[in-house]
Amino acid sequence: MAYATTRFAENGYHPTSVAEIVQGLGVGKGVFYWYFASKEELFLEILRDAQRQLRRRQEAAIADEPDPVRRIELGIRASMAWFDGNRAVVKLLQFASTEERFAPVLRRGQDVAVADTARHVKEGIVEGRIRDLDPFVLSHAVLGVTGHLAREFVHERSQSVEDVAEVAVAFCLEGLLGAQ
Amino acid sequence: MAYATTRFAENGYHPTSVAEIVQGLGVGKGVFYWYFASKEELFLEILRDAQRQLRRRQEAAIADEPDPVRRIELGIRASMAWFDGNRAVVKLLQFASTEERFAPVLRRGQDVAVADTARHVKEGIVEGRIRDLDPFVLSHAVLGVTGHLAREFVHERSQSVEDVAEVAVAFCLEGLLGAQ
DNA sequence: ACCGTTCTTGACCGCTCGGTCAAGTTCTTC
DNA sequence: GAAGAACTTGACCGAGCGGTCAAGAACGGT
Repeated sequence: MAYATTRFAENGYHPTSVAEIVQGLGVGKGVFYWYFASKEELFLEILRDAQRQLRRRQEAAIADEPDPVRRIELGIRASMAWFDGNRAVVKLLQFASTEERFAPVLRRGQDVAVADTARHVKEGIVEGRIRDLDPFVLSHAVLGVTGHLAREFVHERSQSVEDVAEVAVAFCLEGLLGAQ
Repeated sequence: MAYATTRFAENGYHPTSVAEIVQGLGVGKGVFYWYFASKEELFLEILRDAQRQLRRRQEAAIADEPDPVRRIELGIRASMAWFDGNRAVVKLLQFASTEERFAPVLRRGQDVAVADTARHVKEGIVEGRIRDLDPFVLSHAVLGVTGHLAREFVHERSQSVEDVAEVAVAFCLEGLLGAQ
């Protein structure tokens, strides 16, 4: 499954054939169809696995931090770190969102992640520390920044995760203009 | 080309065959290969066209606004409006970034857009109105927010472009915490 | 009226794909 | 050590792909 993930990420899902995967693994085609119902099912499995991993990582990072704003920050940093260590999977997640067939699975996972962040945002609003805008839109904004910066600077330009995470946190919390 | 764009967006690039496109258009296959060298070339043409369109729209919106911060805001609103009117193309741009073959074309267009935004950000920093962080990272952050919110709320949830643009601008300029 | 260029057709080609399956091998259990 | 379950193989299949091309229609200049 790890090998298939890298092949899919390098070549694209459709251009990568089952034959190519099993050949690279040095096994017969039959063994593939013994463990997976189809090529599509394998891909869905990879997707679900990735979402579980990311979620666990985020939860572990946030642990029992009481400050909601700090929880958001820790979530951003944890996501960025996971994106850094799973470049191939990130590419697959991005591709999956462009195919009608895979979008539903993706959507479910994303909704969970957003709901988590939105909870912290709501708390922040109640405490009067976050401006009173739609928490779901704000959560998605945070998600958008984190994902895009990770892809652009950590993956494409190999910049340090910590540096990029630092700017991402600064941008999400205080925007371009800064707060003082 | 418009028809091919919607087919690619609905079905995905690879699953959509040339036969399907020409049949939907009610023409023979030969006429396709008279105007385009290959399926790939058609796709690249769509990509380049989209980037040109978006750029023109942004430039028109910014026109000769003197305030750099306001230029950024106008750029966000213009992008959001274009994303709203070109859902299919947006999906294609997103797909293209996951295929090694199309990434270079995309990259060039994005770099131009980012360089534009970065210019305004730099001006803002010089004027002391934008915090002193890497202008390129900040520009990408803005781009990430705008794209993600457009896809999520304008495309998927059919919310009003103006409302989403409003929050996007607020988030980009002042972040979650707000500045006062 | 004629001819060369431009444009259009769809049957056709070679190839590769996802998936099947009869056959064989290895592991587990008693 | 026999028997059956679990696993593995790769040749094979029908389907569909991107792309070609001989044939001809439409058009424009003279």
